[in-house]
Amino acid sequence: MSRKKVNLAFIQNASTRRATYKKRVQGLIKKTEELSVLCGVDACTIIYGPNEEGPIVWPSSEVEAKRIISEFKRKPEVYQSQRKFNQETFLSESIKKVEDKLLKLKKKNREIDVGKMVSDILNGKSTLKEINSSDLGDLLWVIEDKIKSIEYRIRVTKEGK
Amino acid sequence: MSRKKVNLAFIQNASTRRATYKKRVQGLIKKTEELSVLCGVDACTIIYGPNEEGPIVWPSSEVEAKRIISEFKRKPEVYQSQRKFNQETFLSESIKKVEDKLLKLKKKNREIDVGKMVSDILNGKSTLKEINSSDLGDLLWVIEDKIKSIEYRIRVTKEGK
DNA sequence: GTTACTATCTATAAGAG
DNA sequence: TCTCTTATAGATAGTAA
Repeated sequence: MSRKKVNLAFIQNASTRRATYKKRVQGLIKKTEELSVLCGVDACTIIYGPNEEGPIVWPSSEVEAKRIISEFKRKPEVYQSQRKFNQETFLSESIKKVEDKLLKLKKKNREIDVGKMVSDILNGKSTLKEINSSDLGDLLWVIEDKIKSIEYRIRVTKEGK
Repeated sequence: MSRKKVNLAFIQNASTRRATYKKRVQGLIKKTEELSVLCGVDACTIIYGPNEEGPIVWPSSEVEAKRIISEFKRKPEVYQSQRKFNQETFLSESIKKVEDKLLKLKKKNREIDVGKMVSDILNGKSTLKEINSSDLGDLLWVIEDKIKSIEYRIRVTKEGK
């Protein structure tokens, strides 16, 4: 026969569970994409499979990361105002001294200004909640971009000049 | 009549689009929860609505954040091995020097070892891909945890000692 | 385990109040 | 605009090869 009403509980049988998992992941990703396209909103779903390496993510990072990062670069004033606001923040003397030094070095690299925002957050100079044009998902992509920027900078610095 | 086949494209009519949005958000969240429960996997969907303050997120952060962070604290050895692996990485001389100093200061604060991992990532000593027990979603919570840790540390440092 | 099938359940587009 | 209804498109549980 075909289809019982689903009982919303963990599926005990392992192979049944795996089969259901595969089908539903497909469905969920499709639904996510549809909502995004039909309604013109950003949507993201992340699934941490039982024995897979990394999570399944929609949208796939490549294209979407570029879109969001370019958006950030288009409105630097949001970041600027955050920065100003956070100059009130204080750090312990010794840590502050070293971080200021690091800051100066980083300022030389104008091309990584987007990554700077993330750095501020992690140095406690800003918080997620204060960055209103950002959000959890955006932050994610920016982090990846920053990593690429830093890796690039390391490579360039090492190769000469 | 009822239901046409959906044309997968941005819905031009604003009110139709809104109606569809509301229905589909509900459906998508439900599907996410079902996948999670039925198959015992972690899943997350984030929707950035057209004119809403923050994104709609499943699962709601509070409980889930705590669960994941405590999980990280239960297995510090994963982070340790990552750290060892990444000692091969090099930075430009001037940046490295300053960062080493910063690192020493930070080592004093044993209680923020989880946040340290995130810091390493942003300093280019590690990448998202190398942290296999972590993943995009986990990283998110860790970042928030780190921010709290730093804020706490700043407060404590300032109050005395 | 992986298709492929299909009966049935579920989501939801459209219409009505 | 929201809510309710209903017909139908779409998702998928169970089964078979």
